[in-house]
Amino acid sequence: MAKPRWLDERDAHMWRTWLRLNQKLPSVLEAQISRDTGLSGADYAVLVPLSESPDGMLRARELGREILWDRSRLSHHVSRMERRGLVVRQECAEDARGAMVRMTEAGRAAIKGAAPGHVAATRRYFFDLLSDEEVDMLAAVFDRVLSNIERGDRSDPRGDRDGPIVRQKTTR
Amino acid sequence: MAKPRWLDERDAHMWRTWLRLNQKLPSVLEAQISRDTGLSGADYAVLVPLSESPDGMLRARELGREILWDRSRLSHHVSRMERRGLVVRQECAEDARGAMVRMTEAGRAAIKGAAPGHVAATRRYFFDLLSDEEVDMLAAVFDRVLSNIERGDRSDPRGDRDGPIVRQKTTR
DNA sequence: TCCCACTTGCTGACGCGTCAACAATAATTT
DNA sequence: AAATTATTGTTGACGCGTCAGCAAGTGGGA
Repeated sequence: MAKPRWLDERDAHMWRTWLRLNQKLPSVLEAQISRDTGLSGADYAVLVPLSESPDGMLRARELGREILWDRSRLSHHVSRMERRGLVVRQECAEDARGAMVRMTEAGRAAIKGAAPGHVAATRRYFFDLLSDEEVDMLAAVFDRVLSNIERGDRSDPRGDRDGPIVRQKTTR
Repeated sequence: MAKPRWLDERDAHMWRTWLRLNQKLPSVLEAQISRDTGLSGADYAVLVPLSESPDGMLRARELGREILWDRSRLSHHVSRMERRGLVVRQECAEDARGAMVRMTEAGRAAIKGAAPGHVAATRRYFFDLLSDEEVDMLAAVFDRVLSNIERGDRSDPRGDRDGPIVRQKTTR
């Protein structure tokens, strides 16, 4: 309330840099994956949790929670990936509503081929430029900011409930 | 080349947090703007540089460079905003190809109404959680990472040339 | 058992962002 | 000056993400 109306110069500069970085870094990394492997960033995001789980298989709900996608988005994207032979759907044993998403051999091969290059790019564009202390500090800061959002937050969580990014009804 | 194939646990944790944060923070902030003012994040992004420039007017090219949008996206979005009466197009004096984007009174009123709440949210979700030293350090790190991208980068710059995020030709 | 509320996943419609192609103009070369 | 090349902005098609609505299933309580 009593806070100054604007950010001071220092904060403002940092904020602008952060905004730019958040546009560019993901886009550079995604371009790299896509160029080298034909996977999109979204494909990659989906395949990672699958590749880390026992049978390359996860319940849709679980997978969605993992990558912070809502059910609808995941369903649409899985359909597309299914057409390309990267994953398959199969029914869930314990819960007849459920759907399991399983990665195919092709899917596993794709992520296996993509991961090393992606990790290397991550280093090249990020970790190689940071000292150990800086990494520690970023981790601390990000954890703090993120958990603050995830706690007090009744407004977008995306994780599970479909609580929804309000977007304007825009056009006439 | 000789680098380990994967990130160590510490780096990996930090990286995941960063990814989550980059999804959630923007979405929380955008939800706030939208809820309180009916502007989308994109609207806000467009209006900010306009509001900072002499006559609330900027050449399209300039504006696009500012917010890192390509010409097409900007053109489309300006059309939508024009329909809603937030901005108008007018022709450019010095360059007959050019188009000037000028914010209307309604546009100015909108951004004026939106800014304080947005700044407050920015504090609440970000700056209030950081010490001064942390802000300085983030600024240093982000500047370094960003300028590294913007230098060596012949792959997506987005800023001007339409060098483009390769995306997969996906479906069927 | 029968409700009733909740969860899970899918779908269609629609807005947004990207891409390729184009027209108009400007800048550069010859 | 004429020809060539580059830049600027717009457009239409199309893929992706969101939303609202639906069908099917689950679980708890009366």
